[in-house]
Amino acid sequence: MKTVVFMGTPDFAVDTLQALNASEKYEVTGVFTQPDRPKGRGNAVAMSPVKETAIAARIPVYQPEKIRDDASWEVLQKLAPDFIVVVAFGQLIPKRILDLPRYCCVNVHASLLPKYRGAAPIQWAILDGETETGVTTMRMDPGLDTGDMIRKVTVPIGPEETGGSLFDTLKEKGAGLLLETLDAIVDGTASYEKQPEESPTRYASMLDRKMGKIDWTWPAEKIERYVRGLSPWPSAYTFRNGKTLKIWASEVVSKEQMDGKTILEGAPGTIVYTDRNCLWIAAGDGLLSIRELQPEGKKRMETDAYLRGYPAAAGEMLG
RNA sequence: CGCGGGGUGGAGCAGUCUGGAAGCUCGUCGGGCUCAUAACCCGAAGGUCGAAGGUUCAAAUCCUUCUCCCGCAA
Repeated sequence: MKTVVFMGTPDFAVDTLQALNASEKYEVTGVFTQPDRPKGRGNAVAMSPVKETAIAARIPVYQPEKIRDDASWEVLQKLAPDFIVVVAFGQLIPKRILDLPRYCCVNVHASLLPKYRGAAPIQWAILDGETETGVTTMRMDPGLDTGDMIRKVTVPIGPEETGGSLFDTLKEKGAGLLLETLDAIVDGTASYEKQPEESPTRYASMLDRKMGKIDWTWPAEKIERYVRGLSPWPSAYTFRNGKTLKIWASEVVSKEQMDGKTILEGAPGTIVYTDRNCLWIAAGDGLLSIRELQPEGKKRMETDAYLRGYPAAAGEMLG
């Protein structure tokens, strides 16, 4: 039985924590997660998904503001774990902690490193139009997602893939991959592959709400990727009559679909065609058909339902 | 007590301010027209207006309380 200290915060990390906890070979002796913060409507204080899981599994939870403080250091020394497993923890781990475990600190990262180092690798892979991505485990070093790679698993990105669906796939893959990785390290069969200095992609920065604002001058293909990649959060949106309108699903309009229809000429953002169940918007290049959307304060709905209560006419401009 | 929108036949909305017969656009079912139709015409079914209490001759509408959903901000 090897002891493991787990560090993680969001939903993505929960699967891995549970897999470790259910394992016969590893015992999770402590969990570090971000402090409880006011969240959501009413600003109720919410605990992280990892904390909830840890409590349910009766594992001691530590929530330091700064993992580099001395209190954390003392706790970790006392726990003296064989491994520290870090999954989307949200704080940088200082060198002295990296060197603390008997084996090493292992990180699960949701991309095919060295691509998409950073906070939001899953969504950026979709936004960039990648056809595949994956999960990589690595032996952590002081850099940001720059440690030596141990194992990888690749998954395809399908045409209907959303940030949410890919997130779910990768968190499951990550859990299995981590167990394999620890096993390999323990029995000495693990291989460590150095990462190149430079990532072939730009840094996968944290997502924020603002980046979901649709720029209609973008090509239709790019807007469609943003709609998918930013679903369910932060979501792509535009404005209609001064109110936000979230776009949940869209489709690039093909030549065949346009056959025989009268399409209005219009600047990007203009409704160029609509009938009882479709709504086509001019993009910088090409047209985008809205399939599912959500007016401010309402639930998300399909376009035909939307049009019954919110009539639209060609010529109107969104944004 | 962070700010705000909303819960009306199966769907999406109007009606609430200025109480007094439950409406619109669709869907469903039946019939018609048509070579044909997702088109058009005629007809029908389907709603305790989120819940409870109160005011009133009379409440979807006014007053309390509760509950569920959602947007923003964090």
